[in-house]
Amino acid sequence: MANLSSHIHCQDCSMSALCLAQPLDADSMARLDTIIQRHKPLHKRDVLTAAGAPLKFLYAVRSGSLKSYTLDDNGVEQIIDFHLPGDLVGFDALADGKHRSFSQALETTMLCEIPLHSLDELAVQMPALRKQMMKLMSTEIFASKQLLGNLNNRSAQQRLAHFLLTLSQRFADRGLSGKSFRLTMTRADIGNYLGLSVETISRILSALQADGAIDVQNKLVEITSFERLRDLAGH
Amino acid sequence: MANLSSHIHCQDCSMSALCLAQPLDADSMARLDTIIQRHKPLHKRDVLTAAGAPLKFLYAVRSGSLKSYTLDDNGVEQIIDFHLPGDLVGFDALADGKHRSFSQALETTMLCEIPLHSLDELAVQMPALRKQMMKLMSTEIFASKQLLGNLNNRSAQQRLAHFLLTLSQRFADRGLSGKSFRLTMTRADIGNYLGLSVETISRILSALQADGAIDVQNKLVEITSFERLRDLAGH
DNA sequence: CGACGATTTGACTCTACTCAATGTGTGTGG
DNA sequence: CCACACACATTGAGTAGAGTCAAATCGTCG
Repeated sequence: MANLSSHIHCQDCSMSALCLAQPLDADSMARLDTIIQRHKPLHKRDVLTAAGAPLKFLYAVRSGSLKSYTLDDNGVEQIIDFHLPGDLVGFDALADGKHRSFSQALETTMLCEIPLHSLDELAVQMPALRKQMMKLMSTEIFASKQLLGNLNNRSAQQRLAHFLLTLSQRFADRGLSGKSFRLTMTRADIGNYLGLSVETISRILSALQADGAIDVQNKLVEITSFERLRDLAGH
Repeated sequence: MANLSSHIHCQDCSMSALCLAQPLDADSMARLDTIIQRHKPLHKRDVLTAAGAPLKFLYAVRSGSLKSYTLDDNGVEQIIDFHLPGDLVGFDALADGKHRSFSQALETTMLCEIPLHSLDELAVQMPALRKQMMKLMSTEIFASKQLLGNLNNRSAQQRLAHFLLTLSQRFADRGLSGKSFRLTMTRADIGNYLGLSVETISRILSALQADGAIDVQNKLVEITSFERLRDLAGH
């Protein structure tokens, strides 16, 4: 249930600003909180959703991170998204009630679990919640189309610079450091996502460092010059 | 108003199967129809929406086609979508009530205009309509993420073959011929969308024809072997 | 009929891929 | 706690596919 003492409530959650709860007043937020359940922590490589499985819950990432991916006809993984704290996982599944993608934890990850039928009931009564769901979906639509355009006509360096800036911005939006953060995904994951080879990712991270835009220590990235990085991203 | 004699009603519209009206019973559809207005026909190159402009309507394409695009910092066009009959235009704008992209007619195009505030009111009363909106948005989210993956790691030939197959499928879904259709966009548009140069598009169309997969006559495409085309698309 | 935009084709270049070898970190079992 | 194994990452060399630049042809709309 929602009220175990170990459960963090929406009211106290640092991610509520980006989550469904964002526009809700105290009373509404309390009602949303009652339907939200905590989910036991995922460990690295644990699979949260599998393509084809019925959609019962939306998940909100409280801490940690996940990747979403599909498997093509040849069983090859194609990463379509990374999820950070505050993100909702499962919107692409609302269409037909089945998950369309797999999602897997990249590290130890804590989630809130939102039963879909209860959410739907609440949404009827709370226009602000309905609006927020629309808004989050709409944002996601635009973001992925934008990404599509941004990646399509850009060089490897521009893509990776853009990726780092986007990550940085997302961390900053979440109240975390946008200047220095950990890449919880592997170089191969990044390459898969950006349509580049592992070697290219590695080479370009080195090049960006040589250029004085970033500082890389394995998984740790520090952006030493946003200006330089933005230049290289072509924006 | 909705009831001008020249207005085609949802009840009679051949596109209703893909539109908002899809899951509605006769009574609900009639109510939806009352809020929908026709829009005067767009001519080729007419701009329907401009990025930054307030979102007042969703549009449903009744006939013709449009492209959606953003302009980057350098004023360069980046096409993010093509809209065919039955498609809704404007979902990416729901987030903040402003259009995020431009959309321009590729040929003479007829539209239904759906006032947003009325739609919102109706959605409160009609769960099926609400569900359908969610479903359409969810489908769009998945489609663009899928596209992203499909384009990212694929050769020019695979991209173009995939593009043609997707178009074909969309025409077929709309009760039009999936075997033979007109490309209403220019080669440059296709290239922009797929992240390829005009020359590459041209060369590959020729190559696909030489391969016996398609037959191209300027804007007219006939798929002569779906099997071959699917092979070349890598699916 | 003429002009302009769109498309096709050719020659050359360059970016990012593949293949290959080596270095680094992590985590597991003894 | 240490050592080994395996996954992850880096770097180098050579290659191929798509881009750019250039020129010719085709189509369409005044």
